[in-house]
Amino acid sequence: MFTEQPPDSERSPQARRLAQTREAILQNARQMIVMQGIEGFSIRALADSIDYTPGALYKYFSSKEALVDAVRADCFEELNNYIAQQVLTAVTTSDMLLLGGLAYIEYARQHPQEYHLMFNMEPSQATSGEQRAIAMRTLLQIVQLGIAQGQIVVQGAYDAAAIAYHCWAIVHGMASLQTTVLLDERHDLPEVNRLILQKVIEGFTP
Amino acid sequence: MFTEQPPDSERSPQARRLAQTREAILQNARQMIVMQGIEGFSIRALADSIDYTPGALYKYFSSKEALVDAVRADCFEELNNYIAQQVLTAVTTSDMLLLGGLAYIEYARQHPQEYHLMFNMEPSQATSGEQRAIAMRTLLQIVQLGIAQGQIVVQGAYDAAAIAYHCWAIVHGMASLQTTVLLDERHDLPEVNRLILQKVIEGFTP
DNA sequence: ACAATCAGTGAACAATGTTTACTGAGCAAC
DNA sequence: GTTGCTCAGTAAACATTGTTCACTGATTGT
Repeated sequence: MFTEQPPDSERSPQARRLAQTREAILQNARQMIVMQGIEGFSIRALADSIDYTPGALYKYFSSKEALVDAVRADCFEELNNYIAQQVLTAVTTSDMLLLGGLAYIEYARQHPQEYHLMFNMEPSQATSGEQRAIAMRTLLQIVQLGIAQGQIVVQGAYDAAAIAYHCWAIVHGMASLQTTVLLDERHDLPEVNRLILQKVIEGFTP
Repeated sequence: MFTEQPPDSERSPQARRLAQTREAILQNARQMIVMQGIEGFSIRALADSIDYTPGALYKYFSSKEALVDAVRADCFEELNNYIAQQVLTAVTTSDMLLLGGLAYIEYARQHPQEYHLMFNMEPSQATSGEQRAIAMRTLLQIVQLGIAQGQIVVQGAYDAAAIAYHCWAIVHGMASLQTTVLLDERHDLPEVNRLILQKVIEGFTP
């Protein structure tokens, strides 16, 4: 699950070099994906941009998919950090959901290619499914906290899981539409997003 | 925009044969995409399955992308018909939105690969953007109709456009999560979907 | 100094999308 | 019925992809 590694200072110089070029490969890969999209991303072009031979990359990643997975994992970490950072500034659970959701949308707006990489790929791949499950669990915990504190009220089948699902769906939907359909149709999209998310949250707060 | 063609009976035999093989190509292409996903779809495999040479397909479609676009257009038409069929059974605008939304979700559930093809591809392509715009306009018209009839109430910035956007976002979000994340985690997803969509609709009905 | 490890090379391989010169069956015109 | 032409389909090539593998030479531990 986790690739446990000794801290940088405890590694031999060559191991550090290795890790460094691995990082450089990942960084350039991400940059290329951001610039020209995942669809046109090529191992050979990446090798060129790093001044390596295509085959050399296979000393670091077992396949193109493994490389892309690594980039994706980086993006997920970045997104999770960005959301967590916003959520931590909130005091009420409603604000956690609001700020977290808006952070999600804002990240998608600022990083459309990364968002595409994380959420719009072929159904059924192992790696990112796990990370999304983690995000879902965190979201669920916030909702359950809100319920425990009486800030969120459940009504029948509209329980904690349904509320969490509702929140994720609306946020994901707005983020997705934003990056695909309404690229820049209306200028006040952020305010509308906030308004809608607030309306959703009002639906389960007294 | 539209490729105007004479009805089948008015065409010469060879033209009919042409159109028929074109249709056969499209049909097989879609079947292959459904079975093995867009990512693994290959012109050569398609040619094999139809007992043609790869080059022959270029007499019918100028490129692989053009072929895929044609399949996508077929899917959009199918989806639009499916939704329209459901919407027509509704009397109130609320029910139009509810049934239309559920139809959208149900289509995504039954045709995950087609849905992926229509909505999860690289941002910015001409063809499907247009069709999505049409869908958005239809949705907007329903909302405006509801407002005119007093079945839907607007409050401030939560106007017709915002409501339509809200509906689309929640429906798209649920459909998308359904095909990627929650593949079959909970069995009562359809009921939860209906519940959530009803809650959203309640948010702008008196 | 020596041997060994191993990061990186270069060439090859298979599979992809696409182009192009060609061929031969079917159709219109005489 | 013969002729000639159009054009659907072919075969082979090309460029570009991901991936493999025998090799090599600098780095490294002994």
